[in-house]
Amino acid sequence: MKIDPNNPADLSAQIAAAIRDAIIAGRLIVDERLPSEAELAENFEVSRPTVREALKRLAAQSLIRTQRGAFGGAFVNRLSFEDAYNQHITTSTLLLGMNGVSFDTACEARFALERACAALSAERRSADHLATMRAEALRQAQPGLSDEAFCASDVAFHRALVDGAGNPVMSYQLAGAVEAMQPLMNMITFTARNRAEIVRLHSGIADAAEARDGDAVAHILTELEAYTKTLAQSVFAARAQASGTGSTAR
Amino acid sequence: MKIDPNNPADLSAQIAAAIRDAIIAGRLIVDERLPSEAELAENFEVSRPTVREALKRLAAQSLIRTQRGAFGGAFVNRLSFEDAYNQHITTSTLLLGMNGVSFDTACEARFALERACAALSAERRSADHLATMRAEALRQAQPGLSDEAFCASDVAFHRALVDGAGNPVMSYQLAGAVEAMQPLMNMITFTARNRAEIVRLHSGIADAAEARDGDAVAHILTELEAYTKTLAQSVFAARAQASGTGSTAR
DNA sequence: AGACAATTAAATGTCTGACAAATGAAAATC
DNA sequence: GATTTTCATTTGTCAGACATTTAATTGTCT
Repeated sequence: MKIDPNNPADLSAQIAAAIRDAIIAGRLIVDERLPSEAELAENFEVSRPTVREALKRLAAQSLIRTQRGAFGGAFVNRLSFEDAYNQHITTSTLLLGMNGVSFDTACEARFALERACAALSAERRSADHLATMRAEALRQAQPGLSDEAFCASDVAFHRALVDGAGNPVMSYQLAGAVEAMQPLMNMITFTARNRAEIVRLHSGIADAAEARDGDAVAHILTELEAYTKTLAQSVFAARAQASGTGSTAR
Repeated sequence: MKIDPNNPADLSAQIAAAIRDAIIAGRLIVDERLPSEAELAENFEVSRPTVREALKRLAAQSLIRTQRGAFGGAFVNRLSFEDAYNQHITTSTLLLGMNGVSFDTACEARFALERACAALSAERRSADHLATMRAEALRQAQPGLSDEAFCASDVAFHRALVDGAGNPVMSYQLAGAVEAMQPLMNMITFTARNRAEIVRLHSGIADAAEARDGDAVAHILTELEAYTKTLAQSVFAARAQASGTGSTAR
């Protein structure tokens, strides 16, 4: 494993890339211990701070974990679903927030992907998933709920639906689509009337899931998508009228 | 922006988290320059190497970019779709590779999500997307093609299909599902007979896309999913028989 | 012999100080 | 006015040192 000292890129970036490639290619396996920082420094012919910067880069991607003390060191990390979820959500949220993605585009993607889970979830959902959906729909109907709490409950509801498909890979992929919508959803102020309609649709989804009717779930999701878009449009229109310039939703 | 020196976590991790939160919350906006490393070190009351480790963590997630020289420094990075793609693919690939995800589970998720694009892609695909699909199907029919090249072309075909939906958010989400399958697909040796069937299905998808028939696209994707699973099953069965122990596919 | 406490070696975490290299602005020169 | 030179600023890298953590080892007592 060598690096090119004449490469204009940072040495620490090159070292991180070399180790990352080794992990992806399977040359370094899970829980395997990397050489100590001092040894790595010697092998790559760089100083220890440079090696440390490289290791921190890998740690930021959850590719390695470090342990202090004797027999400690850097170990190849088994990327857990939870770590992957969190990374995916962070990346998705920033991607939507920084690139002027329109509400409609994000919304379309999110519901299209969620409909992909509908049939599987209706077929396989456990009593537990159904109970969670019911509980969240109930919570959403309570009057005192803040907008943030309403949105959080919305996410929990849809997450239960997605998890009902019993496919962790799908849950992982959907996490980014569903959770990254939350900042956009939080921009909407929900009236009691809005909430009632959403709760109605959520209850419909729960009913369909209880009846194991995937088509019905998908159909109501389409309704929910349309309603969400309408809602957002009216909110943004009102906001644009209030302040002549500078709409934040493109 | 403060950190807790008594926290058992690394100082560099805390500093990175503090800056990351500021970016996500919008307190630091795109292209804004962070204070210099020396200033950050003073503000957080740590040494410069510690600050540097924190910045490298953020750079690894493409949250910042650094520039050397006068008026250089660390700048909040606009997370591009391309950067997000690549991160997502890396994470997805490792997640599948390290967690003993079964071929069937990954396959199911991938095709379910891809079917979610079918209707939109059939409706909106440009002539360009269609041409790419045709070209890749044609390439896949050529005899001399290696298994790796065949798989790469397969990815290109499906990518064109997904991109046809004209929703960059969806393309981003699907990138992880489609591309992360490649290492698993590469484990399969494709016979001429296998390839012919896949090319037939791909051509069918292109035909349906040309006719703007989303249902047909979705239907053929389901066929392709079933065929892929059958294929994988027979390959793994043969492998298990060849060597009594240690199947790599769970 | 077994349980508990002290020692110790190995490793990461952090700091200090320094120099190299890049870079754009400002000053000097033509 | 255009070009070159100078220069201050900032990141990239290095060397060496010390602090802290941790688990294996050793020592001690019952």
